[in-house]
Amino acid sequence: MVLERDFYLLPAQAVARGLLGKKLIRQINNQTICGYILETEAYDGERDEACHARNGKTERNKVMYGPGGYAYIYFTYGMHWMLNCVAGESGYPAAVLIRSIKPVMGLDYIRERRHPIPQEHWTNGPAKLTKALDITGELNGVDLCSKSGGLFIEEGVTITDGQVHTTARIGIQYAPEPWKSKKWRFVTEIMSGVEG
DNA sequence: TCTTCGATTGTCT
DNA sequence: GACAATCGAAGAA
Repeated sequence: MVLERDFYLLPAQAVARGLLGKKLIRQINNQTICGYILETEAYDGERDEACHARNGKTERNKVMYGPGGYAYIYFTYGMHWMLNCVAGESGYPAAVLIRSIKPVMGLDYIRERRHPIPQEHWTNGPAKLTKALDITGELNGVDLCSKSGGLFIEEGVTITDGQVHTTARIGIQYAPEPWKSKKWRFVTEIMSGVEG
């Protein structure tokens, strides 16, 4: 079942927690690639000094200002694409960065794109998973609640609170406190025991 | 195993 | 003109 819009209209932290264990699905060229979401980060509003919306609305971040459930995909470090899903109501800029997934379908497709890198390193980073699933700026703004965009999220496995670990966000050393230390990174350790 | 550092370009000041 | 929500190779230990 594809996750419905309501799921994404909650605050970014709730969406980030809720996405753990859900299935990220990419359909391209009649192939389906999918994996369980293992790691996310919440970016919450213009007041969050680590959020791209901290300086207001721009051409780059405008998708974040729309309603939740759409893909916000941006380019950084001159070579990497990042996948986020927009959270919250329309008008409030918030998003959840997908940092890591466990691939369970379309392994041949990923292997082709990521060789000779070992399997455990295929999708364990935000730029790695976009490369593995062929996610680029062309998908910026697609509706994650619709299968027609080629990128969407479905119900997956249940993750209990005991399986969730929270830490400070990664790669935002430029941000001042308290934002730098907010524990808005959500990680789960279900690498084994999950079958597609 | 750990740390350092180069790659490479869109976006904003 | 500065720098970024990163990766992975190379070198040190």
